[in-house]
Amino acid sequence: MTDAQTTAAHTPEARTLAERVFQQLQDAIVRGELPPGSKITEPGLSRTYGISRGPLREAMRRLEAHRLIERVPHVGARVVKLTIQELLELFDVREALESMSARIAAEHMTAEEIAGLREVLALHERQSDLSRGEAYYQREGDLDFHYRIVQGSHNKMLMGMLCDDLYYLVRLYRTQFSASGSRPQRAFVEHHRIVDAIEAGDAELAELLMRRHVSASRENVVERYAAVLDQEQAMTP
Amino acid sequence: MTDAQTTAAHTPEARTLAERVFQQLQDAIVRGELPPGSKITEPGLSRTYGISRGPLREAMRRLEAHRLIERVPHVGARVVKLTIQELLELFDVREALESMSARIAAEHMTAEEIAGLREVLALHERQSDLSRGEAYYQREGDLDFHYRIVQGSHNKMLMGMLCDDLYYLVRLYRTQFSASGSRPQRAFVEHHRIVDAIEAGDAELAELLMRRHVSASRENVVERYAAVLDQEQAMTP
DNA sequence: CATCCCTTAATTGTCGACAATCAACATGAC
DNA sequence: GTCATGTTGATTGTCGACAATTAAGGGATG
Repeated sequence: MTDAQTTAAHTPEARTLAERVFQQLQDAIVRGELPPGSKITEPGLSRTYGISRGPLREAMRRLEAHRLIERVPHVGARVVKLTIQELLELFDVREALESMSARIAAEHMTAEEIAGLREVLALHERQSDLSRGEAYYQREGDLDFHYRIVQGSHNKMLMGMLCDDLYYLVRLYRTQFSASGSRPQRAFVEHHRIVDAIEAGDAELAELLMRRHVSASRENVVERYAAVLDQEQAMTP
Repeated sequence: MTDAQTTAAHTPEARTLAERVFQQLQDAIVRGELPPGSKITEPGLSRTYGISRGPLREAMRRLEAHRLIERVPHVGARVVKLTIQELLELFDVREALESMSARIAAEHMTAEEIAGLREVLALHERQSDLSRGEAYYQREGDLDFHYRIVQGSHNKMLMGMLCDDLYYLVRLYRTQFSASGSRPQRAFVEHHRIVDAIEAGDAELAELLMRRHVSASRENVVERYAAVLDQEQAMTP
């Protein structure tokens, strides 16, 4: 219920069946209800959602465009299963696009938008005080933070690429690798410094800090993955 | 016929009707046969291409995902009409993604790929000698150059975004603004220096040079646009 | 004469059915 | 026993028809 409300509030336009089922499927995939690598069959979804195959194929085509499922002609579709390599590729793209976003945001962000950004940071601080170990909301808020900076760039193409495509993949990765929050404090001060640079109108600095921020997050993923790999090798030699 | 052969050679996979008509429509839009802003009606295309509306809708949905057409529910679809602002946004995204591509390419490109890149440059040099003023092939080759560098990054996500989406928009812009080649010599030496940096394995330099290269191209667009604007204002005061 | 409403035509959204293709299984030959 | 091959079942691709929504035009009214 809350999910439907959230998505509906997020995208008020659900005028067509294909649109609705697309959002439902997107949510189901990102939340892990449809496991990565599982096969998506049209008659099956047609029955479960109670709609015809026409709008469903349209929804699946959109999911494919957003890189959430992979289709093979005459064979079928599967939920995307991110490998560690593709995950690192995703971080490279994020580093490029988000550092550019930060740069433009430092030049074009309005005072109200900066105030809203500060509010988000304050909210994080309160939550981080309340639940020290529970970093889930922190991570959700992390996306909020990045989301707002991209919006601050006022570049619709950047917004489309990051908010409509990549951020869903990031969320999918977090459920897939069950990667709850790590390095929360460090990321937190990095966020603050980025906002400082944006508020000061220092485009170059904002770009550099955002680049480092995403890069550090990437390195953190590499370390965690290496640790998991070692552990698995130790258990089954 | 030759078109079908060309597209088939470029993408050997045209196994389904929707795939074929998608490529045909993509070509028609990029080449300007379907003018920007013109309305795309499903029954019309269904008649002209002699297929049903089912695969056609699928092809149109793919075109929408590639940002070549814009759809409004219950209203219809129109060929995208790039404004100068959206064009500049496109250049910002290119600057971010292609500089990242050059950086990764400098680290991961193989010797064969670098040799192929040098070959492309040599081909440009010959063509530039033959047809001094005719810069059309130069511009086509320009995309070839950038295309190969993205491939050299071996980052599938980057390749997908740049080669499958943005480069078609770039080609569309060139036909839409009838922007034949400009600043050919300067772009040429910039290409050479980028390859030098890649061959030397200097990732940072390759990134910087590519960033400047795209940025200079963007500034060139701004100047040309301002000139056109002045001319129009002078003619109809 | 301008404005509002209603009618109408066309287009889009949705549905069910048929044909083409593929994966799996069973069967048979070496 | 293993590999090749034919058959079967299901899924995907394609098609035509019906319902819902929209945009446009005409007519009545202030």
